[in-house]
Amino acid sequence: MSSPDADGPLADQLLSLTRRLHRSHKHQLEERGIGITPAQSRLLRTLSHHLQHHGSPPRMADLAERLEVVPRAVTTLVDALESGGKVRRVPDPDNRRVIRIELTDEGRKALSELRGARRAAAEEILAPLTDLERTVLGELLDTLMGEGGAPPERRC
Amino acid sequence: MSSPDADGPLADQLLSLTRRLHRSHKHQLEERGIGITPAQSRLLRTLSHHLQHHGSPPRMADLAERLEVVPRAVTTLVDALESGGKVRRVPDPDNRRVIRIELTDEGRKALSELRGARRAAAEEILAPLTDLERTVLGELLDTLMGEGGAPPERRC
DNA sequence: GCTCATTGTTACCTATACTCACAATGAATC
DNA sequence: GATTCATTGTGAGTATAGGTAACAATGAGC
Repeated sequence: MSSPDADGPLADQLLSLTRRLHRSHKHQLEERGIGITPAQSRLLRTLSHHLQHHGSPPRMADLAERLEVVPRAVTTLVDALESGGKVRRVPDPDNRRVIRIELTDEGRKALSELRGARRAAAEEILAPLTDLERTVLGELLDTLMGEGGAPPERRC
Repeated sequence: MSSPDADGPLADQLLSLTRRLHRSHKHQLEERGIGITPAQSRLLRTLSHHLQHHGSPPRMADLAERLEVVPRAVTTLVDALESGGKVRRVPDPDNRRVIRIELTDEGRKALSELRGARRAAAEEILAPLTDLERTVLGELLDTLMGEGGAPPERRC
């Protein structure tokens, strides 16, 4: 809460940069014929991440929290992925309100193709940076994201 | 083109961070009763920036290039800003195809209110960083943005 | 049993940005 | 001067990503 006046421009650059990253990601996904959108890609990666850390498949609500979106937004994404066969909705036997999201074989295949697309997009955007600079950037982002941020509920 | 495999996660963090920034910016604009959206805010700042560097008001095409969007996207934004009285379309006497975008008094007022909102959003997001870290981050982003990136036209 | 919180979804709305087609204009060439 | 081609902005339509509000089904506490 002290830096002079550079925060605004800094924020602008962040937004512009991410706009490029998003566009590049989208084009990579299209060019490689992977039939999913960037947001679906993010959901798939989140899903995979969850499976690695907890053994069990996540609930819709878990995904929403992790993605920092409202649960309703997850429904749409899972709808699309499920109709593409990448993911499967499985009712939870212990609590009939919850739905667990499982990764299908096709989903696993998509994930590996998708990683290439994401890396290519990242590489395209980060090209100007050396390894050291990338490391530094990574640490700064860790610091920024670590705080837990503000999940959907606002304090006002 | 060398770092091991950290580019993907790094890109993810960038995207998540910017998502937060965008949300915060939007809420700030709403809470302060400024009647514009983030994209309109960006256009206004771009407009102001252009005026400071070239004396004359920019053409639609100038704004599109600067914002890295297709010209059609600018039309929608200017429509909204013009209907809100923040901006004025003025035909160029030298070339009757072009339209110059001028800032109105109301637009100038919006700009100053808007800067507060943007700074607050940036501050909220960047809070975990020290001044030094912000400087470093700023330099890294300068490097990344400097390259000129890939304006809309793709090379494929 | 009755009330209340949780969970996901249906229905709808907004913001942003894209493509395609087009009309108006300017520039260049014959 | 007429023809052809490039530039400039916009109408029409689409897609993606997200949000709110209302609701039905379920679980939990009293």
